[in-house]
Amino acid sequence: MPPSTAPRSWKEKQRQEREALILQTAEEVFCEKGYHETSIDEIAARVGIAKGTVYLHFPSKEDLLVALFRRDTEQVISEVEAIASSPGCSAREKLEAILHLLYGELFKKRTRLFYSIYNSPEMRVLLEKKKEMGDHWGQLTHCLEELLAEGQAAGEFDPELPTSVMLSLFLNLVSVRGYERLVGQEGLAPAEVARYLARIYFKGIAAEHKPSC
Amino acid sequence: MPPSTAPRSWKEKQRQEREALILQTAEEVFCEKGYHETSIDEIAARVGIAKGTVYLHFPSKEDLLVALFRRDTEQVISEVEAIASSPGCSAREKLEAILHLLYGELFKKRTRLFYSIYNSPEMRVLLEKKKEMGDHWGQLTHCLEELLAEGQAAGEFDPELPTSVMLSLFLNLVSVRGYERLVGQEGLAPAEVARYLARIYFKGIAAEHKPSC
Amino acid sequence: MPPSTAPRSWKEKQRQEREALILQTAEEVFCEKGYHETSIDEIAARVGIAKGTVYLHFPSKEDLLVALFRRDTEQVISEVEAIASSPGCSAREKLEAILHLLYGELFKKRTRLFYSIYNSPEMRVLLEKKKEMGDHWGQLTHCLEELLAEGQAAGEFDPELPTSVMLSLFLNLVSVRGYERLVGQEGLAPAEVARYLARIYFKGIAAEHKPSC
Amino acid sequence: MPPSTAPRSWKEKQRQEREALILQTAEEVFCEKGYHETSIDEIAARVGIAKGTVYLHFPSKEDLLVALFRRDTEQVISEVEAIASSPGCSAREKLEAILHLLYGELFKKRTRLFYSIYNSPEMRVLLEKKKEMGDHWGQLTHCLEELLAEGQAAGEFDPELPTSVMLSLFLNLVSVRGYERLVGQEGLAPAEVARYLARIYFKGIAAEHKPSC
DNA sequence: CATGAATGAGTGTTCATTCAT
DNA sequence: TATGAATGAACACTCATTCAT
Repeated sequence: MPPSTAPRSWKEKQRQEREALILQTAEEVFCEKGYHETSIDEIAARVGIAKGTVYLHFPSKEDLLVALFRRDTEQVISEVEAIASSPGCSAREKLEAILHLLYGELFKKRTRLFYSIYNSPEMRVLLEKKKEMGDHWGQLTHCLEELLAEGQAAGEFDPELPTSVMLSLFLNLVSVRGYERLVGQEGLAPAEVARYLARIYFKGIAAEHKPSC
Repeated sequence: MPPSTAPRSWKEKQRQEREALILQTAEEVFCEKGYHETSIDEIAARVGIAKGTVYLHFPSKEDLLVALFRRDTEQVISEVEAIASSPGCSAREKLEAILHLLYGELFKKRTRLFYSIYNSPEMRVLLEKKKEMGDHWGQLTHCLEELLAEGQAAGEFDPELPTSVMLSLFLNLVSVRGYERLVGQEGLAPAEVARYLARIYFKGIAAEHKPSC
Repeated sequence: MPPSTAPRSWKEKQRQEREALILQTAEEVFCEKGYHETSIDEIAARVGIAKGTVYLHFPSKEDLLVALFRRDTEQVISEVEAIASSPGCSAREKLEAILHLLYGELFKKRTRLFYSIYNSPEMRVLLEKKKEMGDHWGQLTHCLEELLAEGQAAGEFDPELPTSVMLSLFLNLVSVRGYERLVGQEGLAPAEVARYLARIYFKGIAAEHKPSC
Repeated sequence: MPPSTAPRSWKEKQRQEREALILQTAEEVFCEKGYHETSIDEIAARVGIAKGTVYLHFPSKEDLLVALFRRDTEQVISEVEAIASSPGCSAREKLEAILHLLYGELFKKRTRLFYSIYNSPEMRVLLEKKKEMGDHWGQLTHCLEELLAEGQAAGEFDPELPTSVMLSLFLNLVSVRGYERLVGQEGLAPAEVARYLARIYFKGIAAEHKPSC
């Protein structure tokens, strides 16, 4: 019975749970209404806490967004890197797995805001202040770029295509708009959509004359 | 000599020119700073008119955005429809022309905000209030969808791919993020990027054994 | 009938009157409640305008205080310098006139806040941000110091006393606390108090054995 | 061996020491930053206790200030009264001793805030709520006033001067502003300044033709 | 008793919108 | 019609105070 660690860890646990709850709620409201249309008051109200409590966890609304971005990016990056470093798979297989990851269950939950951020000039302004966010994102794109280059080197992908173009298009395979249209309105399954997109994309970037033949 | 129409039409012309100028300026500022970070004051100042004058043309900031959206959509739609109805071209050729249109010069000027709008939850909220905007956009997508279906029917495109998926990806070929990265940072020419994207896309959606062999 | 200058000057006049009114009111409330206990809301309410209107004239609460300080300091300085440069008077006569000025009618109106500012650590913090304010004050003290030195040189004042000590005490002859006690509570006339203070002060700093005798 | 009083008195001692420490610290911070710019958090942090603990000793921030005021006033009053009742000294000698007391070491530590309080409207508002404080101060001024009257009666001081004016000026000999300027910036020794001030003051209020004549 | 997380009223500031001139 | 001063609702953020642990 450690009298000092137990309470501390309990308090700490409480604290972290609350922080996660704030983040989760903030993400929901940000996604629903957008960053500027969301007030700290509303986030607090939805969590069921007082406004001031939010500020015990995040020093400003902006930092709340940054924390959210970090949480999601780290989550995604670690999963993506796990896939990227899995042995015995071709670059294409890895990228396809990543696409499914991004488009699949995860998407619904964590990447909506995340994608919106980079597409919106609203956010660019904010992001320029917080260099770290750009760095995180850079980590992800760097990882993808290497896979693409690897695939080109291995003769899987068309070597004439600039890697940056392939990367850009790969990132655009996933989009909030597309998701909502295809999954939300048309009723397609995320995995199905991902499969189609992969099919088009990888066929599109495939090397001209596959090895033999 | 209609003493009332002549001056009225001159006044009217002045009025329309001013309105166009406001729209143009608003678009620039919105693109630079985002909708919420832009104040009516700044738009008016850049145009060189008083804040109140903006309200003589647009009843609210929101309506200014809607008008902007309409202007751009109509512009794009008319150009796209012109291409779509040009005779003697295959669906692929038409779509490729449209892609170049979207990615080319036009993009820099008119479609930045426009694309951001649909990717950002910030804007979705605003736009849901104005049903008409969805209609405009629907007109465009419908037009593209028909071209894609036409291509499938003609055996140009893989008939197994859902048209909606092809459409979604086609729309995603163009993105602000991608444009900035490839054209702005990497220094590629817009037309070059568009060519690469078209190459990947159309190869990706091509029918399996085209000619018959 | 100048159609362009008249309206401008009228507007401008309105504006300046309003600004003066805000300053006046702010001074009253600051004096009554102190800087921190005063809200912009209250100032606006007392003036009878909306809160936002205050911000059309002063960019922040702090700047409102600075403007107030400037207004009063400039007023005082110009009057003090007028006295200091009046010909044919001894240093003592000039300083005595200044003392009467500070203690007299002016005091009631303009210098209350002003004196409080320098005595309060609350304000020191603010003042450090706005160097200009210190400069203004320095102008005043410099002027007084010269008069004191002049008096010493002329054999009017005890040359053994450090000028800085004489200056410091001269400034302390006037005090909010003293004013309130003597004039407010005891019912003495300001001019009478000033006369007594001058009598004590100038006798206290007088040169030991005046010339002859 | 009273098992309840002994630990209680020990606890009580602890408690009082802590209370004194809080007061001391509060005074320092109040002097540095001013009352409003100081947060309970900072005081607690400097003492090394939790914020809530401060509230076990003082029911509010305001009461903390009042307690501080009381502590300092009582301290000063007791010392001043000790001087005032010391036998065999003239009124002037006593007042001179008091002046040195106020200006000397003590000043640096205990009277800064104390003087600011009466000069600042910020504080007047607060202190008017606590009548007792005025009483304390009244005790001190009463004591000084008696010494001045005593000196007048003894023929030391000019009998034509209103005692209240002499009192007011005596209180103003000491000032935060003056102290900082003369001791802090000019580098004069506090005792030296006090000597100069005494010299001026007592010469200024001296009876016309003292001993002989 | 001591703690410090939680509270929520209060405040400075912004800015879309209105309207008298 | 064009103006821009005036408005006031909205919001981020602070901090004295409370209270469950």
